[in-house]
Amino acid sequence: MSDDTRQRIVTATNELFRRRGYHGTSLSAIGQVADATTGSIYHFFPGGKAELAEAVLVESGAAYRRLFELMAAESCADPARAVADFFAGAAETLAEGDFLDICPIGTVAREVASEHERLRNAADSVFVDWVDAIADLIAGGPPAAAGRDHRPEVRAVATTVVALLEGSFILARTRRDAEVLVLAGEHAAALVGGATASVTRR
Amino acid sequence: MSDDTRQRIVTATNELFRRRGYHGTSLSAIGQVADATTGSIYHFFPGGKAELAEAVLVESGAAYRRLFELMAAESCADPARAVADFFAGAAETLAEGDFLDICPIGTVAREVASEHERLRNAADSVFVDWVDAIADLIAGGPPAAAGRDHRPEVRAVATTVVALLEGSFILARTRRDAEVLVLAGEHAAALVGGATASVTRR
DNA sequence: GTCTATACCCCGATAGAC
DNA sequence: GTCTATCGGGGTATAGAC
Repeated sequence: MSDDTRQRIVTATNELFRRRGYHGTSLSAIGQVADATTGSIYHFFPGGKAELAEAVLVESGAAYRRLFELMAAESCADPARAVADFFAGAAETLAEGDFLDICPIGTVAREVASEHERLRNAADSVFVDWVDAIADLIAGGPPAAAGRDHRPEVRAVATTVVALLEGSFILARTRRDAEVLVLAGEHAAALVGGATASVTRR
Repeated sequence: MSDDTRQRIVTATNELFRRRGYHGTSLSAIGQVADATTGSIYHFFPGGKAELAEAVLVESGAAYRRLFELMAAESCADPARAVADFFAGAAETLAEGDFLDICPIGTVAREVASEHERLRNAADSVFVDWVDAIADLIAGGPPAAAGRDHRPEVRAVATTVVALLEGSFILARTRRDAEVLVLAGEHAAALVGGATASVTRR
């Protein structure tokens, strides 16, 4: 199955990026983990490593958004709690994986933003997408008209939540202590709670 | 002057780490920027790249702490404002440098935490040091007895502030927009303000 | 689509003259 | 302390058979 191979390559790259980053991950390592040869990698990604990385950012970015929305749906009508739960879930995942795996988007973004414009753009789109998801959650749904934005304060809080998530990954892994992520989640929830109140009051 | 050469090497490495990270920075690039040869690098850092990186983390970590304390002293008696100012200052620096340079500690930590235990420890020490500085600021001074800690809530807020700073660097650079950093600074200030009030009230 | 082989380059690190 | 030369290895990418 050819599509299967492509998926294995993307998945393997995602895993390796999460613990070693862009420059720390070699195509040969990807081939080994994905059980694919150099030829196969270049068959699916003629643009080489950069094109493959772009696919990983786009696809895993979308997957994380779906995960977030799924969790948000469970803690219905309480955005602050949804955010805290998401951070706590991330903390659990991190600890389970022996603090090896964190978000591949943040890692790659930090490494290559000043090198590959296309990758920077891809990472930016993912972050914007996440901010949208959180802003929707805070505001109780997407903005009225397509193309319109939520209120600036709501977007600002949502952006801060994403930044805090990414930064907490760094500290939690460096300290090998997932509690950082849990506490940050509570602080993020407090910010979201404040913004939610201000939206309702409007 | 021999000490001079050592300093040039450390400074050059710091600069390169800030925009390209650990794996993206080669010793030859360091030699070029520092105007030093391979022999000189290995003379001062017999342990090679890893030992050099450790020195960079330790020395630049201390420099950033001094910078923070300097700024905090200016906005005396208002911790929340000091934090907001620090974020704003970082935003300015980032924009001035065409969004190329962010914190080397966070970047290196993210790349090598699961690879080099010594580097992970060095990065962790820097972050702990920063958390101490912020906690001191919030509590109005270092804890009474040496070896004692501030209240857990104070440390939690200080940790979140560091995480938010690191995460905001990622988003600001990826978006090429320093406003992210400014807004995050205001949210950080709000958290600090809350913690300060609770300390005073104690 | 998948394989092997290989071109070409740059990496980190070492050796030894000066 | 600083230099040049070089080793061994691994990096990305390509070529061409199957």
